Amino acid sequence: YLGASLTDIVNEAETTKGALYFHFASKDHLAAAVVHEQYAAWPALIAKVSAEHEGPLAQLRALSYEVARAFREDIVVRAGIRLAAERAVIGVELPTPYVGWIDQTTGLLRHAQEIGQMRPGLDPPAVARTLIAAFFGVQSVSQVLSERRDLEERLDDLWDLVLPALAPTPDQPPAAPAS
Amino acid sequence: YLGASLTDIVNEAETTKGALYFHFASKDHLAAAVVHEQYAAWPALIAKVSAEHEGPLAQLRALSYEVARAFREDIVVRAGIRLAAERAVIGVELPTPYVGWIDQTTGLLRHAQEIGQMRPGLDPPAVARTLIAAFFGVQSVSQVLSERRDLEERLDDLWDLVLPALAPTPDQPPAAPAS
Amino acid sequence: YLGASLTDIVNEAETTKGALYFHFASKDHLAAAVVHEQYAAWPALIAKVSAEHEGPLAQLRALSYEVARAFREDIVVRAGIRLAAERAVIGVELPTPYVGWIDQTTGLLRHAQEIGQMRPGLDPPAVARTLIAAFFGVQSVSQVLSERRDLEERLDDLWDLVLPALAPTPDQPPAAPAS
Amino acid sequence: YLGASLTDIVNEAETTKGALYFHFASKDHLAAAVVHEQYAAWPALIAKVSAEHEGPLAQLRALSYEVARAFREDIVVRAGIRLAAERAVIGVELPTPYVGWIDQTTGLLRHAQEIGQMRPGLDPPAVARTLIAAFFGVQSVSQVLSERRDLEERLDDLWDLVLPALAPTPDQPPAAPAS
DNA sequence: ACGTTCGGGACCGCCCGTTAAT
DNA sequence: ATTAACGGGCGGTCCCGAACGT
Repeated sequence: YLGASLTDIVNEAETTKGALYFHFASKDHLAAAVVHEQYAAWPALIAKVSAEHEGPLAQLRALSYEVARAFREDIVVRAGIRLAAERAVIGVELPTPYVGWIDQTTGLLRHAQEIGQMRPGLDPPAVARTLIAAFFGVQSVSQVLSERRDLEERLDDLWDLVLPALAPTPDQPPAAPAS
Repeated sequence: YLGASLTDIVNEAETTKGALYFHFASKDHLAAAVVHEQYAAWPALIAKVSAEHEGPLAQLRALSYEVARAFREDIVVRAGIRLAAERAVIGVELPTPYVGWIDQTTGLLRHAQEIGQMRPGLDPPAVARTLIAAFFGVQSVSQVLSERRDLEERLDDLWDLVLPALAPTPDQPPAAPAS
Repeated sequence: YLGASLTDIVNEAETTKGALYFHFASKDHLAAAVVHEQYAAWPALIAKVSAEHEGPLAQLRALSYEVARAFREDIVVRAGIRLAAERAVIGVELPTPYVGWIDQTTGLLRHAQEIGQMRPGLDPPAVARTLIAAFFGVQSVSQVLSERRDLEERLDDLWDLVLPALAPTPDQPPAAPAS
Repeated sequence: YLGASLTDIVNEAETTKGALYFHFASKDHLAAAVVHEQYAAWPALIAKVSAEHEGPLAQLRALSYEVARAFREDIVVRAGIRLAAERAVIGVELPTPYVGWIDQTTGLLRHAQEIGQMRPGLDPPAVARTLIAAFFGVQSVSQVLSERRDLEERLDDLWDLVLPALAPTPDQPPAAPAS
């Protein structure tokens, strides 16, 4: 946000400040519009993944790869991420990051627990927060170290580590307390 | 970096731009000095944790809480993180983030594997990358949602989820407590 | 003129720039239209005062109060005054201020002299110029110090000072020194 | 103020915006500095006139010509007048115009009344306000109609009209009412 | 005929990171 | 280490048309 001047933007977009000023009241509002457009794309992607995959954990996993692809390839999403990182200096209200994904994940985890795909001792909201945080961390590290080229492989690593921790062990009675 | 003008900085520091330019060649170099000062603090902290805790996994875990505290309370560290996030616009070489921590963690995990504290099937570098990514993700989410006030609790959640996944317990009751 | 942007104007007038530009060729022409509308109102006011008051000096005095009221209350007149003050930056011909009033006043003073209401030794054009200047000065000072609230009282002061100086005092030695 | 851009100003002054910004915090403050410099010049001029002329009325008259000369020739004074006219759009406190001159004139008129140079029936503050208003009106009209070239002659006209109105008539008892 | 939407650049006041002189 | 100055470029907004309905 701070690094991109309006002059840069209008040159890149091959338009003029007058035109931009007609559509957006300020640089802040332009940024907000980008962020909101990014958010608007997620429901469709979630629906698509729900339709194509069976079971909450499989959906969650598939969703992570879809989102990762968007992070790497969708220019609006990439812009939205960078703008969200500068929320503090953007003078308009922006949706709080993470919370939507945490809620979505919590729902899927609850469902998984109900149908016995997840250990009963785990707390869905806590696990959801951790998973979302881990996902964004993986994404961020991959971005810095390889411009997200290895993002899918790093997601493989993440799920390899985490999925066993979620699974109910067969020899364990499902009602066993967690701690 | 971009959001803090030199005028702001010298006002806050109660100096003058002339004085600042006497000590630092440019704004870039000032930023680099801050980042390097941050990095210089880690070896001492690592040594302290190594002395106080037995076993690689316990050290790793303790280290995460120490670093978390520094992230929240040490003003130089906090500045360093924010500056590192703007590496791209800072015109001097800055150390690559994450890799030092990944290497450090890889070493500890290898040691853990050697002494039988970690499942042999796991790949230490891959797990290290994932753990570091997860740690930074947790830190980042906590920063946005609670200004890092709940960082320790979120680390608890992380370790609760991950430690069982590392443990080598063929004969192990999965209900074993994480801490 | 310079302080009022077209955006302000069309917002206040609840119209659009396009509509404004349909009726006026430019901002200059809009300003000129306002100024001319102001000027158009004076003849009717002069006629009214002439009909209601007997004698040139009484008419002059009455006229000053009528004009003062318009200066304070008539929004077109107020706009016209302010625009006239920015004549230099308005790119179209605007009528020269003051001269109409000076001519009008000169005529009344000549009449007053003819019928013996004004001292023969006074020069009507010179007195007219001075009176008009004094009137505008009083108006201007009143505007700054009280937003024209005390304009009538300041006009009282003006006429109290000036009327005796115009009157032909038979019992007063004409040799009274001017300087 | 509004008509003169900072770019114009620095070009005319053959300096740069950086230099200007170093000395003045904003365009407002630059304008304020000009106005204050103008005000600072008056005491010396008043002292000079007081020294060179005997009697309050003579001093007042002489002062008017000195000020008139400054209005026409002193570039700081001319700028100050124009800036004072745009006080409303200048975002810093500016001294209220006129009041200093009204006070100064009131003092001189009181003195004149005490030594019998002015009719006792006149109210010094009221006359002072009227005189100052008339002076500024004369100045303003002269500015518009002749760029102040005829200002001295118009002041002659003003004093010719007004001085007789101030003078005590010899055949009139000093205690006679004013009207 | 009348009005709107959309766009065009120039340029505004401000302030940036930086250098020269002392 | 300070004061003074530099000049370019920032986000924003200006006045103004052209294209496009009603």
